[in-house]
Amino acid sequence: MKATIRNVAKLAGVAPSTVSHYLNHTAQLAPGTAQNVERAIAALNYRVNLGARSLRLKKTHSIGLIIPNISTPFFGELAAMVESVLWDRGYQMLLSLSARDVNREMSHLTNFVSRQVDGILVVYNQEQEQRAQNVRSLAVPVVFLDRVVRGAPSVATDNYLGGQLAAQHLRKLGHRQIAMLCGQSDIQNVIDRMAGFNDELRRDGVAVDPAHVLHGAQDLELGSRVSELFSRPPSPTAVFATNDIVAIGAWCGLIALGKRVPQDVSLVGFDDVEMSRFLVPPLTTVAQPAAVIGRKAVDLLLDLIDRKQALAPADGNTILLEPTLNVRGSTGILEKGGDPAVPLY
Amino acid sequence: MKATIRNVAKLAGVAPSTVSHYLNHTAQLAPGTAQNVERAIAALNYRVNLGARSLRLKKTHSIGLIIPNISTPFFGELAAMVESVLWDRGYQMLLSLSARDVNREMSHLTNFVSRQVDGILVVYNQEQEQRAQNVRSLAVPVVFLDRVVRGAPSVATDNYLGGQLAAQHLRKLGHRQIAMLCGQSDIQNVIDRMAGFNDELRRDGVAVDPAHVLHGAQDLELGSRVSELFSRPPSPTAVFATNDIVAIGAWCGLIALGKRVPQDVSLVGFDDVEMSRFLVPPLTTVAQPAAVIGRKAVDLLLDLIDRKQALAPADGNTILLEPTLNVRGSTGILEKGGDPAVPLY
DNA sequence: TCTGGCTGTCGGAGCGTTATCCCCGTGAGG
DNA sequence: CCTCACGGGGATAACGCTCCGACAGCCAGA
Repeated sequence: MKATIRNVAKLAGVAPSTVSHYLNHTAQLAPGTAQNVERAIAALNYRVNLGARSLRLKKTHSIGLIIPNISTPFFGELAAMVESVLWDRGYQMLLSLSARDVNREMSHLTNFVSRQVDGILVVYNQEQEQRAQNVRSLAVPVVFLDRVVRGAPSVATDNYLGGQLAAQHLRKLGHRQIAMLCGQSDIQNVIDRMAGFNDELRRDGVAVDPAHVLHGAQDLELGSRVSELFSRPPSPTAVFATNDIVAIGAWCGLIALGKRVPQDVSLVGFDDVEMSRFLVPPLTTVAQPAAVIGRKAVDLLLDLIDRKQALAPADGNTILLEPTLNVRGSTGILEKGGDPAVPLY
Repeated sequence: MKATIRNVAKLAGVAPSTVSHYLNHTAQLAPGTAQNVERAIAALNYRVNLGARSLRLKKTHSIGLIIPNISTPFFGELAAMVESVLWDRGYQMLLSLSARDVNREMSHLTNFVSRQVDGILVVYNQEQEQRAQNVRSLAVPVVFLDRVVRGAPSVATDNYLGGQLAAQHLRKLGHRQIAMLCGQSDIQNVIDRMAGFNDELRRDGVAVDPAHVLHGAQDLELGSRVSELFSRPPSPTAVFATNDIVAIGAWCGLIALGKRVPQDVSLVGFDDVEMSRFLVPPLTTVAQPAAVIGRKAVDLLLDLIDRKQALAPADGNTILLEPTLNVRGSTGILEKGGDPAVPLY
């Protein structure tokens, strides 16, 4: 006998609606009746069919998450927190990876809509202009992660501020010859980090030599190219990587070059992935609160869902979280070759 | 007007079943009719409700994946491959994290069943005895990942062989004082790696000094405790870590101690995470083919689903994949202090 | 004793699909 | 001119669940 609510009812000698009431605590049953229902449920090993329930209730208790990939620690941490918070609040996470492919992303989006998810969280790659537009036509609440989208709910790090923090720190240590390793510098986030960094340096009259700027993917390989920076003088005394993975790659590259960190070269990363703390010396890095972003985004999304005000683009819907600078051992006071006029910190 | 198949039909002046036929290519429509339907679909921005379809078809085209966490690179890679293959074959991945908590795991399992997933992939933490039993009662095809479960379909690495490979390599290089860093040594996988390693050494008459064995979690912290191994002689000349993260931690720890890799100490890891290649020197490690595991597991599961032979515990259902040893720079020939009687490789 | 409200339970409609069966019209073949 | 096959399209019954309204039976208060 198949485990449906109707069969449970039959076995317990009651109506299906009574079983439903029992399951949902939506009515008080007489003790005897309740026992019969319990027994029938156990006998059939019955579990409610959430698909059918969803169809009736127009609510699936599922949320779609789209991220570019899962191996970048930042996204991994984000996804983990999203899953955890969703589960605590009774939702299932559907995970899809976009691989930074806009078409794939769009397919996932419409697929989610077809699956009747209650809401969508997305780290979007679409061009700025089209974002809000495309998504509004989905008629499902959407919250953007790790991206700022005007007129749409989004939760992100203040990357510009993060860049500023890194710059302030290096300047205070007396560095003037500073290099940048820019991973994925076509992405707005990275652009903001670079802008914050450059603007802050410029405020002190320091400019980054264009020859000291390397572009590439957000991977260890870009970092290992740090050697190129030392091929001809003046060599940089500090390196800012827009991403911890790149910074770790740079760290490996510097060691391979025989450079000491931080005596010869100071190194600052961005993200604060777990491994940063375990380098020797540990990496100074701008901490991006992935877990907080995940938590806040879920809170915001579930809020929108509950209040059905999903598509109202209230300005308060954009949450910008402040990164913090975690100063560790990879940065130090400039020892020699620095401008003597600059007071050391 | 709400975007349902009925409304589309009304707008196109046909019956709902005709629209259904159109959508599923299950019947040929007259060109004019087809156009009308197309137009109506576009006008209403209609997308089929997969929930309703699933209810009718008893097939959700969704698969549940349960892994302990997402930040361990191995699991991340696994999940990424699973998502990718599933998506290619028209399935959606539901991801849940167990945090190695058996209860949480069981909840996720029953939740998946309630959601009518077509199949489940799980990296299981349940005790060996209960595994097959518990899961069989779910009445849904289940494939175990990264674990060998007797009498149930599973896809895993041959961890014992992996341990052997590491041992063979170190022996050939002449090492006799060998330490082990055992992350999460209560897990069968790790037990197998240690067993393979020890057995292979013993075959050559070498035994690991119990004082040279450290246990802990699978994290960088355990690795950094490598310093404890050098507190009193004899010091090990080689270290085997049952996991790359631990190995990387050990690498950091060794550098902090002033030990050179591989001149003073050789180091072997397990997993071959991306970062291994970027250490200086790069890490010799046993590669566990996470991507292959993911792909094979999905293939196996979808196969079971299609053939409805899900619960037949055919022995051929266990797939054991061979790991490979990637020899890189972190291991070298024993230079001094080794047993001179041993021919160097 | 009658009324009215409360408690426990039931029947049925409907959520949005699709599969099955049926029907109508057309054109070819006898 | 009749038959029959076939192609295009419709009506209907589920799929498993929940909500709504209804209806007995019961007890308290008048």
